[in-house]
Amino acid sequence: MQANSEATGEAEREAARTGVAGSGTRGKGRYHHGDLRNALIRAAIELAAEGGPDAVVLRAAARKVGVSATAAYRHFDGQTDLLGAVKDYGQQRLVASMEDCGREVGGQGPEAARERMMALGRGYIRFARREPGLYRTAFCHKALGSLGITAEGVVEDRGPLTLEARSFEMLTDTLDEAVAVGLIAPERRPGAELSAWAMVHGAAMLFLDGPLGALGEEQADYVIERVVGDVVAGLMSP
Amino acid sequence: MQANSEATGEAEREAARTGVAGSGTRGKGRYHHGDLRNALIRAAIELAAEGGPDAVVLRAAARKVGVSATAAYRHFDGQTDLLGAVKDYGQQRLVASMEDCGREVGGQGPEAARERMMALGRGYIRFARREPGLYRTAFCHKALGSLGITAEGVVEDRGPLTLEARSFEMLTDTLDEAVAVGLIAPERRPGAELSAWAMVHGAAMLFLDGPLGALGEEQADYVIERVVGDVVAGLMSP
DNA sequence: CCCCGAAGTTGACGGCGTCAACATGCAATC
DNA sequence: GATTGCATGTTGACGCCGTCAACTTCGGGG
Repeated sequence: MQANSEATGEAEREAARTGVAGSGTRGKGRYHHGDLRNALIRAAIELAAEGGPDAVVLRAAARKVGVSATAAYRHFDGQTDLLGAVKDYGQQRLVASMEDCGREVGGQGPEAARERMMALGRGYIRFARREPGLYRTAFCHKALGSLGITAEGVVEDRGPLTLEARSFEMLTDTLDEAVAVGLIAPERRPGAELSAWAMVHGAAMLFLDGPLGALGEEQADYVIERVVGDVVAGLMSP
Repeated sequence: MQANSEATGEAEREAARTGVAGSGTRGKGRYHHGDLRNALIRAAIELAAEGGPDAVVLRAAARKVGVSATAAYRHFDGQTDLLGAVKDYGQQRLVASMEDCGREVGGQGPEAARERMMALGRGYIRFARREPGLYRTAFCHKALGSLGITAEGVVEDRGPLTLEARSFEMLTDTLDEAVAVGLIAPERRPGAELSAWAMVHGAAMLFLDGPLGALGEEQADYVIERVVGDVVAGLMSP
């Protein structure tokens, strides 16, 4: 595996040398990589996917790319910053998974709205199950994401919209629709996203760390339906 | 702070020397501590309480106690094992918090059962809010607890009952009561603990890492009532 | 009384994040 | 087209971490 790592590094470096790298600019020389930032992020994503946030080791990522450890400091503030980039990627993938599941259900009316809520939860939990390392990294509390928040105030904002907010927004939109269509009583609307979010996030944790980890795809889907169904039922109740 | 650490270490060691330590045996000599295992656990608990599972650093715990780092290996398999001990402690405290809140509500009948479920959720989330470091450590997925589970089979079982199971048991008991008393329909019972557990765990995470972190005690309590109320409502629905 | 094994120590190794000082080479300037 | 400047990488070092091997100390059972 060490050999494997090194091989990957050499391959990456060779790609840079010959200018074959997908998103490399024109780097044919061997000293300058050409697209080191993205290469490091890709390597870090692999590490995170395999071992979660704790596996995102700066030196390991540099090794994978075939570059010295300190080279990373030209593109990141440090390990935390690199981890933050992976976090952003994970949240992006989570949003994509939710969108994939949400797209499958069309139509309008109460039943469609209910189905859309179920689909969102399904997409969320499925991503957590399929990419546990990335999911954990996406919700790693160290590691500032694109929106860095410290004790007081925003530190930096790299993207047009916080990714964390993006998935949350999908949820609020669907809840709004559920109210508009008469599925959820308006007086039950405020705070509803908290319950829904807590439920899916908690369920995901039960799958990753808790007693649900050993379940197969089929049983897992049943549990997901049950859990998401419960929270929807709770929101619908008088 | 380094000086502080050292001072604490010296104090601890002095206590051992003079035999004043609370649970120390008869260790008046300076070479043998007398109760190092528990002293290390206490130190590690402090670290966890202040900085979460990542702060449980073996060398730091040893330093606090005033002992060489490798001394810990006479009492623990390694850092993971020490972390596991803290994890057990955290789960114990969680159970205590749930019991405290649960004890406050007496009586029988549907309303009492509902109140008891609410109380359990309150105790859970309150503990997470009051002791975020310990809570995170209690649910840290690395760190084998008293019941160590690896790929296949149980590794060791130090306690009479898994602590993780203990808090889970409180929940199932309360749900059983809710069914017996007619609050929850029997056909809705199987799997209900999953929804309840997921909801409180997810809510706790929203408080610790998510957008609910900045809330004051009063607003937090409101959110807790809302969230726990939603899951109970979901379980009660036809 | 002795001595043996449990409990702690020192020293070392490799890996980590990070900093300072140095090397390289692309690109804009004259 | 040669010169030079600055972004980009490299080497070496520091202090921290977890862990192992070998040595030292001590207290209780023959």
